[in-house]
Order: sequence, then structure tokens, then C-alpha cells
Amino acid sequence: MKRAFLGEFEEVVLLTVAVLDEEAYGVTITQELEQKIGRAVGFSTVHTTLQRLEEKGYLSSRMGGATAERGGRRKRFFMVTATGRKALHEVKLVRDELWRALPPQTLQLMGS
Amino acid sequence: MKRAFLGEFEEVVLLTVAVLDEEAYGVTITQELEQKIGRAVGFSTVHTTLQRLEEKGYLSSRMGGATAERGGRRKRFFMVTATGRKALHEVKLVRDELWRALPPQTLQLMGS
DNA sequence: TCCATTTGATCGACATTATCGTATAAAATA
DNA sequence: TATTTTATACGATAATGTCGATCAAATGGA
Repeated sequence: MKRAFLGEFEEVVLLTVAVLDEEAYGVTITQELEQKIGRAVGFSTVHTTLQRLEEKGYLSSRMGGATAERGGRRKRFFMVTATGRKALHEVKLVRDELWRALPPQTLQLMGS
Repeated sequence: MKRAFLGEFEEVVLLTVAVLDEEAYGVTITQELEQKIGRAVGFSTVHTTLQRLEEKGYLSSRMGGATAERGGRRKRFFMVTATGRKALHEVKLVRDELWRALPPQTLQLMGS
């Protein structure tokens, strides 16, 4: 494939990282995501996607330091890059454009 | 996978069918799609996706009759089903919600 | 010190989607 | 009925989506 663009799940994960801002790492991302999309997803699913998004340059990450919590491995925090923001913006523009072009009666049937 | 939801490309194809309303078949869908998303896609790509969307119940189709045109095979027209409309609506709600939750400074960086 | 517990990240594998290139079908017309 | 035109169907491969299982690091006690 030549594409290497944003997949459907990749997009919501990227958005979720953006929403969490400074507090985005595996666990919080998974929780917020589940809450927003209304279904459960495995940690590994999210991690895999985060890794791919980083490879594509849409995310960057850094390891966090020790905290006051009980214990546990260090967190890897994620941040959306400028490229990532651009990609999000672009797909939104395309969809908004399509939604605007929908026939009125179709919109009505969806009650939105 | 248990999911079988709307993929990213499937979503724009479904939206395009909705936009074209009565005139949605392979060729017109491909053209409209290319125009909206700003890149070329093969007919076969679109056809494959249409078929999957129909299998999932998001689209229904019927064969068109003869026309006054030069010649050529009959067209298969597509229509979005109620289920399809619902799916479109739902993914939109999720994304809109996420966009609303973005921190202001992130939005600002995107200039939207 | 060192081990159990806690919290997260990483690996490997497989299912589903995205995408092409090529082949095939059907309609009109010469 | 052969040819041209317009479209759909098929087969194959790469990218994404999704898990289950494993590994890593930090901390509090024994």
C-alpha cells in the first residue's frame, strides 16, 4: 500500500492523546478512549497503535520519572506533533465537507 | 477480530454514497470521492469497499436499466441503509465529542 | 537485601481493511 | 457478430485493528 495515512482507530487514539494533553500515557489513554467510544479495548491494542503513530511521526514520546505512587514501571508519555495536528485537521476538513454536502432529507433521517 | 465496524475509507465511501443520493454507482462515487479527498483511488478499490459495506448491511444496491448513452454494462446503484446512517451518525458523535474536549491551545495551533 | 506486588510497556500473532492490477461482463453500434 | 465503451468482479498483497502473553521497573516489607 502507498497510503500510510490515519486509520480509523489511529485517529481516535491521536485525538485522545491531544485531549489528555500532559497526562497522556498508556493507561490514561486507554481509559479516556473507552469512555469516549463506549467500548472496551485492550492495553496492547492501544500501545500498538501508539507505537505506529509514533513511527509515522504523528506522536512523540518521553519516559516519565518516578512518582509518589505505590510502585510500577515508569510511564511513557505521548504528545501530538505538529504533523499529527495537521493530519487530524485535514481529515476533519474532508469529513466536514462531506457532511455539509449531504442532502437535507438524509440529515433529517439521522436526527442530528 | 470481533469488531467489524467502519474503517476509515469505508466511512468516506459511505458518506459519498449518501451525498450522491440517487446517482451513486461505481464511477460517480469514485469521481466524487477523489474530488473530496483530493487524491486518486482505483475503481477496484472503491468497488471492493462498496461490496464490504453491503455485506455489513450499511448499503443496499440495485441494478439500473438501459440508458441513452453510448453503450456499456448496466450500473449498480447504491443506497445507504438505515443501519448505515446510524453508523455514520455514531462515529460522528464520538469524534465531535473528542474535538470538543481538545484543550484550547491545541485548537489554536491548528487554526481551525 | 531480596522478594512479592503493583503498574506499565513490549512482543508475536492473526483478523480485517485498504489498495491494485487484471480479467470479465454486458450493452450499443457499425 | 466483432468492436468499442462502460462497468463490475476477482485475486493478491500491504497496512491497520486487536489480543493474549511476556517482560520490565519501581516500591514496600519480610
